[in-house]
Amino acid sequence: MEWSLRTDLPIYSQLVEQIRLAIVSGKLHPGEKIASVRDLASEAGVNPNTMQRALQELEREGMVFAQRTSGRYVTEELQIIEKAKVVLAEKQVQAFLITMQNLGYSSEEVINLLQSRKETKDVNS
Amino acid sequence: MEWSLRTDLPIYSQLVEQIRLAIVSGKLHPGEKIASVRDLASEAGVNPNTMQRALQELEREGMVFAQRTSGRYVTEELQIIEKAKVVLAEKQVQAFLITMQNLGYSSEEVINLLQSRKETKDVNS
Amino acid sequence: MEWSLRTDLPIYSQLVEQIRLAIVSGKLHPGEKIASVRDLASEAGVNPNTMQRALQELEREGMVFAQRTSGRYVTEELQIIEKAKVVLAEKQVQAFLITMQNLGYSSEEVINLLQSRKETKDVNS
Amino acid sequence: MEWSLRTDLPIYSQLVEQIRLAIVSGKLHPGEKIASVRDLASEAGVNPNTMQRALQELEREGMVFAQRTSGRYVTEELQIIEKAKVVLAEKQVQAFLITMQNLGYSSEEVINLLQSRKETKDVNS
DNA sequence: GTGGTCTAGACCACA
DNA sequence: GTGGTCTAGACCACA
Repeated sequence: MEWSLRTDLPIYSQLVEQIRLAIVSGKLHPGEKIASVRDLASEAGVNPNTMQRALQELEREGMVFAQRTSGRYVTEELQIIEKAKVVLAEKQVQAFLITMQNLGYSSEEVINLLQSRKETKDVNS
Repeated sequence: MEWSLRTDLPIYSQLVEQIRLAIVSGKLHPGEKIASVRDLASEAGVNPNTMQRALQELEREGMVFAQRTSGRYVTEELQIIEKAKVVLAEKQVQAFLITMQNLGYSSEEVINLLQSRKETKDVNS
Repeated sequence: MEWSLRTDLPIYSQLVEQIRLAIVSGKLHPGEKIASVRDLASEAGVNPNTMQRALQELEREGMVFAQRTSGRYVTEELQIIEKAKVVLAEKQVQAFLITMQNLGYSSEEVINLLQSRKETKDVNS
Repeated sequence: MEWSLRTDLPIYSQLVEQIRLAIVSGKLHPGEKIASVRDLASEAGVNPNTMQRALQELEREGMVFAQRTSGRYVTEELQIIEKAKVVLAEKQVQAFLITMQNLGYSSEEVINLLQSRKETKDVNS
């Protein structure tokens, strides 16, 4: 996995977000084994405790589950993943619209922009 | 200004990006004086050399200009700011669509999502 | 508060249990301010991080809430406390019956025991 | 044997209590040989002197007896065990009722709770 | 002072 | 080796 950490949010919550994204976008598959806490932590360049906290939060959400000695796995309950996907998409839309409004674009202008962009692409393809 | 630095991109280019966004979104006004390199650097928690480099890049773009003795100022040429805004918006749209596609949403679905969201909001307001 | 820690369960979960009991049994009142993490930790003889973890769990349950700089408080939502009370009572009953069964008493015998005990007391009072 | 020690009571008396419980609940059988003081102490994570003191107390009660060279054994006098069982059960009931009263349940409510619980179980089985 | 976050490092049970 | 727990100690923002 590739990790990107920012300075303005708690690390553990960014880890949660990124692992969740990996699951929701299918980079980690349902039932797939996840690397060990220690490995993930060294990969992301954070303390194992911080990674542990992120994974426990994901467990609480039902996105992953731990098996005592063998490691952690992505959930196999697809409806949990699907629901997380919808929530995440909603958040992305929200954040995008706020950014665009800061740039001076109304919702309507944003939609027009996407629409015209799509049409250009449709014609070209 | 609030700064948010990520681990996966060169710092100086992120500084450029964020100052540009501040100008384009109107948080820094045309003709407004910009804080000193030293102050900006300490605020952002980066090396003054890195901040210096970012400001020089912005000067090259015409977004800011330096006056020998009194410091740096946001450009007063509105068409430069306007053009940067369009470029930035385009980048945001691009990034947003890629993220949404990773979540499994086609351009059309994204547009529909925005559309229905807007309508809900219109009705409520 | 008086703390009693056992060797056979994680400390943090015992802390959760004991604070919950204090709230549910009315030793800590709705809306009452709770001692600081550091004070509670030193009182209980545990590391502040362990106490912090317990309090965050209680926050997640809605039993307490934190106010950024002023401290933590017992929830004022009585129905949360009431519900926790029912759950706790149920657990106590469960544990009690198991203990008694280990001593060879059936549910019926336990009830008879309590019944006759109550009658004796009623007569004496 | 599994040991659980608390911080708020003398260790030796907790050891007495737990060994007595093991005998009374049949986990240790009449006439059965008991592990050595040294082994029991290391298992429970206590000082051998403390375990020794616990076993001497149990000897005084007649729950166990020592044979010069071969070690200690659980008593074979069943009436001693039976009597200890009654005393222990009485203590459990007492403690349970106090806990429940702290939760706001009267003796009568407790009995009703157990009664309804039993009926539910009877119906389901 | 307060809650919150993070790191470093240790120890544990489980299989 | 794996997840889980705990401690010691540091630093941060907030007011």
